[in-house]
Amino acid sequence: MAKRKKEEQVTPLPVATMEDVARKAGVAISSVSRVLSGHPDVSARMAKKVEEATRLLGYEPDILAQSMRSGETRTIGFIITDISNPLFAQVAQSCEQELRKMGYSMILMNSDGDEATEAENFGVLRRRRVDGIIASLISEKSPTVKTSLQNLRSPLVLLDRQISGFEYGSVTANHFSGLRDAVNHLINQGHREIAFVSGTADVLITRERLRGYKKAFADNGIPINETNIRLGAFSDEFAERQTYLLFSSPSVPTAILTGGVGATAGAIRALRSLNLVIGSDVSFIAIDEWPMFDVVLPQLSSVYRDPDMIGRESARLLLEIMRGAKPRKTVIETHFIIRDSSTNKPRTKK
Amino acid sequence: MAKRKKEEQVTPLPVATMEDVARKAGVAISSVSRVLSGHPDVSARMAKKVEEATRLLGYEPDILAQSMRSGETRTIGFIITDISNPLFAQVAQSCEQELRKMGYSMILMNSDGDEATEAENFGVLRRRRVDGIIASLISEKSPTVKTSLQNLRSPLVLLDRQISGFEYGSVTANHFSGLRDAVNHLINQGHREIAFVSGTADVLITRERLRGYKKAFADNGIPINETNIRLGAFSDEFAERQTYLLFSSPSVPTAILTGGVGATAGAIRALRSLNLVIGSDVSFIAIDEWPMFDVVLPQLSSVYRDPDMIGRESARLLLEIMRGAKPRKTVIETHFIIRDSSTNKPRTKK
DNA sequence: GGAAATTCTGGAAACGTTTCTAGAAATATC
DNA sequence: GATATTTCTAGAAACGTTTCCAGAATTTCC
Repeated sequence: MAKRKKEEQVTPLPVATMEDVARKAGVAISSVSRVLSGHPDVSARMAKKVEEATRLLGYEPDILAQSMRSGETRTIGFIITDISNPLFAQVAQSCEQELRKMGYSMILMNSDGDEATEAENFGVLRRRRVDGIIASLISEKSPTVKTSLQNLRSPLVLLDRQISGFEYGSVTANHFSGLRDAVNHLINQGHREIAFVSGTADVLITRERLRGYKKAFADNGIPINETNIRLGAFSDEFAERQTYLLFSSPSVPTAILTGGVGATAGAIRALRSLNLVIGSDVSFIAIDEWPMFDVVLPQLSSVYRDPDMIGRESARLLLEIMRGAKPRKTVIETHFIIRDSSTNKPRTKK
Repeated sequence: MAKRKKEEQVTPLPVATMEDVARKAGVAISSVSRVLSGHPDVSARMAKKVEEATRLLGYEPDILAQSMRSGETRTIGFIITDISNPLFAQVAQSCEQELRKMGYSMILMNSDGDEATEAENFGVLRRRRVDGIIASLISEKSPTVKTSLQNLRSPLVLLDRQISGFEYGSVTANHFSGLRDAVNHLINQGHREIAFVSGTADVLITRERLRGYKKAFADNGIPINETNIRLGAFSDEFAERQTYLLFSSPSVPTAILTGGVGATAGAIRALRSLNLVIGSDVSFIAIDEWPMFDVVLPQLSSVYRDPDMIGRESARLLLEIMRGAKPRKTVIETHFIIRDSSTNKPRTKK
């Protein structure tokens, strides 16, 4: 530490610019540009001179200057409520991977569940002139979101949202069929009082889940007990509270569906605190899985959607629109997967 | 759908530039710039004219052009093996939040565990002239990483890594003390054969864990059975395989420590497949938690580190260095937390 | 071997800012 | 009211590219 040598500390080379290359090669800047961008009007001799100088100086083009001139930043904005939600982390991962393959970089922005922050994020991306945006909006009803989308200056892909008056591509999971199948399964097992705890109805995904839930009841000619439906927030706190209330009330449901990662965790906690055993006292179906989902016991039945596919598709769709294609709506299938948590018959009230 | 009106489709306003504002206000471009950037040499009359024009045209500064001129992009690169690792997702979330507060945007790049990709990511960030980089390197030994760091052009903060010959800030969790405490606890419970499954020793975090592991044995004067140590990869596959091998061998360990989220999941799977019950057949301590960690039963003892603090600290440290401070090494404390999975006495071989 | 066609190259403008310099306008001084 | 001082404003250069245009160099043709 005391004797650290000077040479050990590497100083970065001074940055070479196109002008330096031109000077070194003894040619004009424009010629350098033509060689490097693969323009056809270039002689072999010129190409060699420029490549030599480029190599010697370790020249690298400045993406900023390129963007400035071309108007393309090769940057995509990714707006999300909270990347620490493991499902969205997976979506972001495969999305970034796909974008990177195509030469784009991803700017990640969390909205932290705050509408003002979300609006500000849209603003920053606009001022940064990103080439496109992929977003999971907090709410479709928010007054700020309309303004944000109105002032947008680049193509947009929405995840699991629907909002009228704007042009956008969308990637949506088919939660309708997933929920319908899941509830059908529960009804067939003999369940009638089926709790459904999920996030706000201000977003498409919740409404679709609800629609699936209701469809299954209707198909079976069974009336719905509306008190079993608890829609409000995607947080684990909300789900824990609502589950607790539901299962400590006189008319205890015999099964529960939880919408989203947080809801699932919250519900599990509430049931444990009530000493209700999943898979025997209560049937349980989780909507959405997360990495290491299988380490939870009993193995939870689920309505599954492939996060990698969602990420990949949203990237591809956005690039497609950026190239001039008409925005379209992609639907990702969901799959109801039966595991141990929902194979029990309904248990009568204790 | 057939009758969608034209007016419903909002067309974005044509982008106003500073020149437009200047023209509208009847002043020079430089005056506009001075007003907007809060330069003191501005008369009240001028300020009013410019602000009026700005408002009328809905002018917003172009961050690209600002960066071009100032040399600052207000962009930070975040390089990580894989954001779908829930722990890193949390780190990224709080890091982004902190950077955003200070007016910076975060470019997220996954290396996908591939050294060539990692090098390319560094290259992209360099060409994008990011103001700083936060990175979790795949390996300290990789030949490509030296080149990447050598060619760096901006301050760097490394997460849980140590590499000589370069200037960088670092945020490191004190895994040494965490592991030492955990192993001490196991030894006090009577364990002697303690498996340790974790990622490659090519990174500081693994070496520190190992050091803590060995220290506890040394402090207790107990020899180490080296076959219990399985270091190789952070993947769940690696951990599952190694755990399986360890616990199906003649000399079965009585406890296991798993380094990282993937390792924990893999080990749980292997133990289940061998019908070994965690918390009775085998004591279990997980290193690192993930969101919803508590829904796993039995509740797992853990060596915990606060991912939010790691993210926040790395952002702050980087900004500090960018402002000219000398790079320093921050250490985040870890906490050994006792839960149900490690309170049993060692069970003799069946 | 000279004119016409073709191929290649250099200069300059442009992208949208910030900042430097010089000079104009306003105010103060006598 | 003319000069000295201060305050404010306009113009231009610069950041690092790409691309248009014109002209130079080369080749083709008779």
